[in-house]
Amino acid sequence: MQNIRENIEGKINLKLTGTEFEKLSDWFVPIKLENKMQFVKEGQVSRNLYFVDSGATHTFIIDKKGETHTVQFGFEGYWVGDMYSFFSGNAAVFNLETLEPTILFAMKHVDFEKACQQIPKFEMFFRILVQKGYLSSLQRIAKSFSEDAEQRYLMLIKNHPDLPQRVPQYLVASYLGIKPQSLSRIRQNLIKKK
Amino acid sequence: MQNIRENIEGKINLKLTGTEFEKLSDWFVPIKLENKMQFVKEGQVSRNLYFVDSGATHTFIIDKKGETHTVQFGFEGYWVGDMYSFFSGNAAVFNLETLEPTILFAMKHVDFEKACQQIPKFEMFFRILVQKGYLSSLQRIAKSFSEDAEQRYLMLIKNHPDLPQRVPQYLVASYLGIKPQSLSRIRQNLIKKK
DNA sequence: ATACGTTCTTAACCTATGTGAACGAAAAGC
DNA sequence: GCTTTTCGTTCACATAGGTTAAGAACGTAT
Repeated sequence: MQNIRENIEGKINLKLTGTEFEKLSDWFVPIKLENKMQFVKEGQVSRNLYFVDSGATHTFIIDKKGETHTVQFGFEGYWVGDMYSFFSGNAAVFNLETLEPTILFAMKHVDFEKACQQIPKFEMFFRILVQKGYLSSLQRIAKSFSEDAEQRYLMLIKNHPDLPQRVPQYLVASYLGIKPQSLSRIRQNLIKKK
Repeated sequence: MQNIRENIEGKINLKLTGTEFEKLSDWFVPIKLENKMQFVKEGQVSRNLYFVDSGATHTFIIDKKGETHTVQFGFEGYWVGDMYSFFSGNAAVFNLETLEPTILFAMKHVDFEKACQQIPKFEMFFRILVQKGYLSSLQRIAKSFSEDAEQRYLMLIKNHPDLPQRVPQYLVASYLGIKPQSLSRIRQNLIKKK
């Protein structure tokens, strides 16, 4: 829970009082998951919000051809889940799965509503979180059109140097929007260039 | 202003009271713009939120090679602006420009804060708006990886049948992430297929 | 140790889109 | 009206990434 506290305080640049933190603690339930456990399924309602305390997750869709496309990875300190299902109560659009043994903290939507009402700082925090996520996804669209896969790969490992060690290469490829073979070729080219 | 009222009420499935609507009216300022007027510039702060009352806009970035990439179009009933700059007060990341003579309603950030505090329905409305935008941008990323430009084009004009009449083709191409020549070729192929 | 499945690599070939250039048509300016 | 840009089309060629297939490397279970 300490990680959540620091995460929230860091984003809003304000400290939570002891009372506020105690309340929040009641609404977060720890969940321990093994590797490769799916905890949100497309088509099923998931009214939970998750905080990744340790481990790693990915959010993905499966297209008509049966191919997986990674929408985002989630590591320690990330907030993940299917926001659409969480807020609307409709079926989820995305799948979420662990990539390592992972500890999550889950918050139910009803408790989220309480948290927003009783702790304005939490609502503020969450608004900022969604806005940042929105912005970064818009920028990702723009980048995916103006940069080739090699540049996107270099940028990705620059921002997440530990990613290649933690995530299988075919998932990195699915995040970049290319096939595993192509990523392998790109990596080969990069070695030759040096 | 009637358009704004209907837009808000439609999204939250609740009616605004007369008092609520009067307050909101005070915070929205109409702006009349000619064609090709830029009203948000990358690098400059823009603490405004805009409602497109009539006309059309596009949100775009210009990459290192000097090429334009359309992030979204905005028609009647759309809410546009650089959300990042609006909320954070930092420099805008995007550019916004009219594609037709356009009437906007602008709301300043300070008034937005008042509106959220005084009219909970407005805050609710806006939260839903941002969440839906976020979701659809995530789905757009996934689609851009699983579908080719022809399919994306067909889907786009299916959702916006009037788009080809209102928007120059090179901007449609910049939205699809391809060059104008490629869109021209794709359109030619579609005609031949029939 | 062996066998099996999974991931990664390599290579030959294919396809969608990019590039550059030329041309005509439409729009904008004078 | 004419001239000048801007926009859309077409073509020949270039290239990034997809496809298919084979094998190597690695981990895990037996």
